[in-house]
Amino acid sequence: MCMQGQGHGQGPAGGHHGGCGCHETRGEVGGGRYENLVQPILLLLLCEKSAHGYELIERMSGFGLDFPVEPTTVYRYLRRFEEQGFVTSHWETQDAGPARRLYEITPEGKGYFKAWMAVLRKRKDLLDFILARGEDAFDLGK
Amino acid sequence: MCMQGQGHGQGPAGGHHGGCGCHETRGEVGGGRYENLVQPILLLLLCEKSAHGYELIERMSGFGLDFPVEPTTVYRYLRRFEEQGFVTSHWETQDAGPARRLYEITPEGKGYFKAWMAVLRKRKDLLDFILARGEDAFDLGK
DNA sequence: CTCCTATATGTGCATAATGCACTTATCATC
DNA sequence: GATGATAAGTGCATTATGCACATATAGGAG
Repeated sequence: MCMQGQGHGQGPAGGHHGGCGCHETRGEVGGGRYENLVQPILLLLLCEKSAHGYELIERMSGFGLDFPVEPTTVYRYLRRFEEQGFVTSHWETQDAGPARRLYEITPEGKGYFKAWMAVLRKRKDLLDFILARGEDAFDLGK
Repeated sequence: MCMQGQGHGQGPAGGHHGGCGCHETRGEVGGGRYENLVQPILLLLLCEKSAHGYELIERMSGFGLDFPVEPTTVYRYLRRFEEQGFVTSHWETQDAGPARRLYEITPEGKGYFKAWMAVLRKRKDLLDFILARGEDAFDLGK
């Protein structure tokens, strides 16, 4: 099941704005992107279990994300992680199908993921703060 | 007008990761950026109260953000918002000091902010999911 | 055998968000 | 008249990511 073209829900995103000289990616509020979340997601998946790129893409697709996972981005980060020593890889050819590169996370990679978790916690706190304040703004004003 | 040109804490951000051929912005995990949060924050602040750019920068600085607010980014978005009809502006010259552009949010701008809030809620849910799963990964494995 | 599809991995270019270095201008004060 | 805070901007660089394509293997349909 190729995830390539499945229409990522989205649609015109309910409340669209007025006369718009849109700058957002593909005209969606929020830009319709992972906001620098691909890295930590990949590290998480690799912490859970060693895997090759294609499998990671499939596992990511099950995350309940509302836009498709770009294979390009995944393969790109895997190679970068290897350069940085966060993963190691070796080719697997025994099984049927084209050769695949099996990635395993290293202790450094786990440390890096831990650092990412701290960042994500902060980011979540900021989001909570904005969301709470945003709801206040709508209760009062409007 | 409040000012306190407080120097946003910052520091060199201690924790650095292993042997690294860093690609992250300024070498920080997470990239040390707002992850597309500048727009909703500005909209929120403008929902709360009309203001000029410089004041918005100061108000943003009080958000507990761990990296400084770029004036460039703020002014840029304000102008873009105006192009898109999310805010209106007019010059204020009566007060002392250089002329300032007073921005007010429009109904379209409020609708846009509402759409952003929905995006942020999803983003927060995803973060919660990743964080929970990440903690599991560390409980079990490691 | 040939074409189609799924599995796998990749390259190259484009765009959007943002950082960073500088510039301009007003006014108050030393 | 230099300095510093207030205000608003320009121009270029970097980073993350999207998107269009390119390649290769293997199994099945015809």
